[in-house]
This record gives sequence, structure tokens and C-alpha cells, in this order.
Amino acid sequence: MSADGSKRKRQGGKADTSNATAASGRVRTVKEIAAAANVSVATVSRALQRPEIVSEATRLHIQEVVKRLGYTPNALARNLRTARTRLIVALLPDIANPFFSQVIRGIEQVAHENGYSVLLGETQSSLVREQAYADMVAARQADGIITMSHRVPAIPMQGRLPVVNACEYVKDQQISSVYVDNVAGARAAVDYLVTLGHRDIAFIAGPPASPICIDREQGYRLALEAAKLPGDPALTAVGDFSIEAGERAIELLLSQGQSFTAVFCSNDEMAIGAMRALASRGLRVPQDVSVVGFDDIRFSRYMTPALTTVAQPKNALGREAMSMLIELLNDPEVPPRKRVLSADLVVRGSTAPCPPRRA
Amino acid sequence: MSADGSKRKRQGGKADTSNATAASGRVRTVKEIAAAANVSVATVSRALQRPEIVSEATRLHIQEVVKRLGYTPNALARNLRTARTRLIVALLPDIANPFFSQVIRGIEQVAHENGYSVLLGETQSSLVREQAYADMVAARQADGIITMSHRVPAIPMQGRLPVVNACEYVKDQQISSVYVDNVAGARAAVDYLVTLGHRDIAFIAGPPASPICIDREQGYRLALEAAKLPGDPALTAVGDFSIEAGERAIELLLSQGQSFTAVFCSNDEMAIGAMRALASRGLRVPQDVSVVGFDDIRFSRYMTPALTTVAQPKNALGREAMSMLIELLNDPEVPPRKRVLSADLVVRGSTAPCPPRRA
DNA sequence: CAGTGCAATGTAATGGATTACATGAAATCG
DNA sequence: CGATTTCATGTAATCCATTACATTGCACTG
Repeated sequence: MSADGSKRKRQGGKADTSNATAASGRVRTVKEIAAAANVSVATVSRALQRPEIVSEATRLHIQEVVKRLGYTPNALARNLRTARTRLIVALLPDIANPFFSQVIRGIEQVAHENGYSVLLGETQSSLVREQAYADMVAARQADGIITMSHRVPAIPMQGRLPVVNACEYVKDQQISSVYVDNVAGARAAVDYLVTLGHRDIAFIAGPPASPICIDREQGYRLALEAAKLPGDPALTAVGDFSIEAGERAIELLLSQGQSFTAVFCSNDEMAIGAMRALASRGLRVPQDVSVVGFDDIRFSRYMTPALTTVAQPKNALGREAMSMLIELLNDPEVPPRKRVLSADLVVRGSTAPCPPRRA
Repeated sequence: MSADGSKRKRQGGKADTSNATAASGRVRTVKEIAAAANVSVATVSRALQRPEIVSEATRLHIQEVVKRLGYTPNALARNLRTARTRLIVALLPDIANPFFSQVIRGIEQVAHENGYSVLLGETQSSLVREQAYADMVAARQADGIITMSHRVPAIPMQGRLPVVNACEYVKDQQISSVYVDNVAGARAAVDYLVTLGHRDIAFIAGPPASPICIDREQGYRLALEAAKLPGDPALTAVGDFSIEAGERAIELLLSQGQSFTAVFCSNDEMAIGAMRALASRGLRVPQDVSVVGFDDIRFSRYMTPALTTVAQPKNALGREAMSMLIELLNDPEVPPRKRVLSADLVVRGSTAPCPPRRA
């Protein structure tokens, strides 16, 4: 039972005369390893893929040769043959938005627990870019994708697409989605402002194409209605989720002479922009104007004042999305689901009771 | 010259009897397309890869069939054959750090200009994760990598590794790196504090394993020396670049009873943490303590007060890194370079003249 | 009109691994 | 001890596209 490989038998003995490039430091193939180890390519492949079905002596010998010669199997060839890559692509709209980074973490955790690697593709919300990354699935370079936009990229396949939707949701009932109850979250935020006595509550909406934005706006409206507040449409401004958009929205409202004592923003970054714009107009947060955001990104608690916001369970969103995708990859028959998590208001320093009405 | 494909000639005529799965909506291969279009696989391949060498009639006909049947070439097979993927992997230590997002933007811009796609791999500074992504190159799944850590992953290849190093640098002279002059940047920051009259300047260092951190510390020391200031080692605390580390560092210094009127932090996130910790101890920034960061992340200007920091040319770092990598992929003979960009101090509100010495 | 060159297309080798099937030896059974 | 499993390994087909080389028809030349 010596593992030194000196007694390879059952073999023609055409060992070293092979055309293997010997000790040169180049790219190896199974063939070369097989020749060097004096076994067949099948045995090399088996020794690496399912070591338990190869005799111990052979296995150790092959492993030694692999190590000595420095061999990494060509994943393209492997994946071509096996028709799976154990790679998934996560499409994220904006790498600069810290909200997504926590979601990604959740995705990666579950992926690694299940032997998958995650590649990130930044799309900047561009359809073209989304499609380009999605094509990797069609081209068999990845097994599935998690998209964080409200669109489902086209993948020419029949049956269930290996796509899961996170943080957003798509109408298509064939696609599983994980997202939070944006209506309830927004409603909770605005309810809270109402409790504080605010009556003139402005709203900075997000991109109207996105369902979650519509939901957040609806939550805002429902809260106003419940409080029997008029809800002046002129108190709503639209932004694109960027800090700058938040600043511009406030500038706009103020320059229009709108008066309000609170602003609810569709995300934290716009809230951060709003706080800055208010400050530069000499309005104090929260004494003059209360500000609430949505998402609870990492930086929000470090603002001055710390931002009151609706926290999304970012890690859970990611974990759940990846779990669903793996489930789907393992069994294309599992029925699609829309999973809704809850978003909770986190009260910090940017909100305060409504100031006494200025004459 | 009719493009309807009705006059395919020079062909055995064994057209439709093929085993192609006809109109079923499944995954296609060249063979099926060739059969459906009544041409050879070579012609299909050519019509898609180099349309100009195929007659117009045939090309249009094939394109129509491809479109109708919904065919996407298997990239694995293609890449296996051509031995290139036009994919590069960018290893980023921490997706949550906004500094990197701008660098990524630069990388992606140049990549797309040159027909490459970028996949991001988050490593969380873990050697294992770095290696896992780097193995994709060894496994021929990607053409090259840009690493933003101070380590070069092992890739069993002879000659130049298709690796470029950005934001950090490695001693290995065979690897091209792009980074800023950290010594000069740090020095400028501390010089500025000196100019403001500060004499007791604390320093929050980054992970000591990282060369750029050593450089930033050196810049700090050089500035102190130049100003003939003692430079008490007890005024230095070490952090790991996180916001929390910045808070802890300040807590530590204060609890040790250290007195200082300024802090220079090795990155912005630690500076943000520092500001918060100072505030919660009742110390005002900048009246009592000035704070300077490094990087100029997006959120820094939105802090209250806005953070004075050393700005890195993030986009340029990314663009330059990708340019170097493409150059290297096109010609493995190009000599490696270490490219050093400059980092400039951006003065904002977190720094002020040294307060009069308290009794 | 034979000869040459070019354009368009086809045939088959190729890339590197996995794996179904085949084979031989050893172990087990009755 | 012959028959039957089981184990370890080998041979060759396969995954799918690209491309070197071969072939064919046609236009053009002298």
C-alpha cells in the first residue's frame, strides 16, 4: 500500500516519453497530469472531483503531482461539460449606495454556505447593463441572477428563469421576490411625524418607475388620510435617490415658498441631502424641521443629528434572496413566492415635536 | 440576391430531418441554428462573429433564424476555444466602503470602452476569499484581476501575472500598481494642522500590514519632525478603517487622559467615528478638536461639520488601473510600472485654529 | 478557353474537462 | 472452486463553439 506511486501497474508503461512539457511552469491540462502521474485522465479527474472513489495510493500520488506541477483545472471546460458554474451574478443598481452593501453581505453568506460564488455587476440602473450581465446566464457563464431593480432582464429560456428579485419587486408572478412592506414602513414613519404634531409634512419621492417608490408614497398618503390631513401635492418633490437630489428637492420646495415642519424622504441619501439643504438655508433639524429617511444605511446614525429612518432588514433581504435562488436552481419546479419582510421605524435625533406655529 | 433564404444551394439537402428540437423554446446550439438555416455551423459562427466575411443574403437569413429561435452562443465553449473571456475581476476589500465605489466606476468606464466586463468580488480582506477569486483566472474564467489589497494572490503561471494593483501597492516589482503619494498626502494634512497652530496632534493609524498605512503614518511623523514637535507615541491609536474603530480610538485616547487639539485619521470612516466619539464626550469639532480624514468619500462633505480630508483621485485610480491591465493583457511584455498620483488636501469645516491653551 | 484568384461556404480538428460504459482484478459467496 | 460482486481504472464519447484547411463556383486575365 505504498503511496509513492512506484507500483503503478496495469499500464502500457509509456510514461515519461509523453509530450508533457515536463517541469516548465506553464498552464497544465489533465492530460499532462495524467501522463506525469502515469494514470488515465479519468482517474485524475476522479481524484480531484470525487476523491473517495479512487484508491488512496493513487489519490495521494495524483495530488502530489498536481501540487508539484501546479495544476488548476480549466473551469470553462468543466462547466461546459457539467452545464453548471456555481456562480451567480448579483445586479446592483448602484455600488455607491451603502444600502446595497449590506444586502450583498447577506447574499454572499448564503452563497458561500452553499458552495456558490457571487459576482457583482453594477448596472447604474441601465437596462443595457442589466441585460449585458443577464446575458451571462443565457451564455451559461453563470447559473442565476439576483436583480435589485424592478425589471426582469430577458433570458431566452423556457420555464422558470433562474432569477430572483430582491429589495424591489416585479409584477411578474413567475419571479420570486423578497422585499419589505414599503407601504407599512412609510406609513409608520409618517404616522410618527403626525404623533409629534406635524401637519405640514413634505415628501421627497423616488423614481416613479419603481414600485417600491410608489408604495412609499402610498404609505405617506395613507398616513395623511388617516390623520385627516389635506396632503398638498405641492409638498411632494421627486428625486433619484441621490444625496444631491435630496438637496435639490428641498431647494425647490423652499424656493416655491412651501412651508412644512417635517420631510419624509424615500431613502436615506436624499434625507442626508435634505438635511444639508435645510441647514444651509438656516433651518435647524429637528427644531425647525424634522427629517425622516428610509433604509437605515450605515452612515445615517453618524449624521448630526442622527437620522430617524425606516430600517430595512438588509442582511435578511440578501439571505432570503439567495436562499430562494438556490432553491430554484436545485429544483426549477418550486413555485415562485413573493416574500415580504417588515421595515421598522428607528427613531433618532432628526425628528422632534412640531415647533409652535410661527406667525 | 433575395434574403429569404429560399435559394440555399450547394448543400446536401438533409435540412429539416435533423434532430434539432425544432421550435421548442429551449437552449440552442450552433448546430440547431445551422440546420434551421440550412447552412453549416461554420457559417453560423462566422455570421455572428465576423459578419463581413459572410454574404449579405446568408448573413441576414442567419440573423433572422437566430432571432426567431432565440439563440445565445455558449460563452463557455467559445471562451474555451478562444482562450479569452473579456472578463476581469476586481477584488475589493469592502463593498461598504464608499471609497472603492468611485474607483470601481473608473475601472468600469475603461473596461467598457475596451469591450471588457467587470465582475466584482468582495474579499473582506480575507486571503482565502482573495485567492478564491484569483483562482478564476487560473481556471480561465477571467482574463485578469485588479486587486485593491496589498497582497498578490497566487496564480500558477509563468511570466507576468495578469494582475494590477490599485489604491494599494505591493513590493513585488513585477506587478504594476497605481496609488497615491500617501506620505505627501498625510504630510500635507498634518502640515496644515501645524499651520493652524496645533501642537498636540493625535493620529489614528490603519491596519499596520498595509503599506499605505505605513506611508500615512510616515507622512504624519515627517510633518511633526519638520515642525520640531515631539510626536508622543501615546497619541497614536490603531484602527481597522471602520467607523467603529475611529470611535474606539478616540475613546481609548481620551480614557488614557491624552490631551490633543487635533486628530489626523488614516481614512474618512475612522474620522467620522472620531467626530462622533468626540461629540459624545462633549468636545466640539472643530472648536475644541480639529479632525482630518483621508480619502474624501462621498459622505464626508455631508457631515456636520463637513470633514477636512485628503482627497484621492478615485476615478483616476480606477481608470489607470484598468488601462494598465488592458495594456498588459494585450501585451504581456510591457514592463510593470508603479504609478503614483497625487492626493490633495480639501479643507472643510472640521478643522480650525488651535484653541487657546486651557489651564 | 485554360488558368488564376477570390469569395463563400463546408468539413473536421480543436480546446480541456467529465463521465458512461468497458475491463480486469480482487473479494465474496455458495 | 467456479460464479458473482465490487472496486479501481481505462477508453472514448461528449459538451459547444471556433477556425484551419479544403472545396466549389465564378469572375477575370491573357
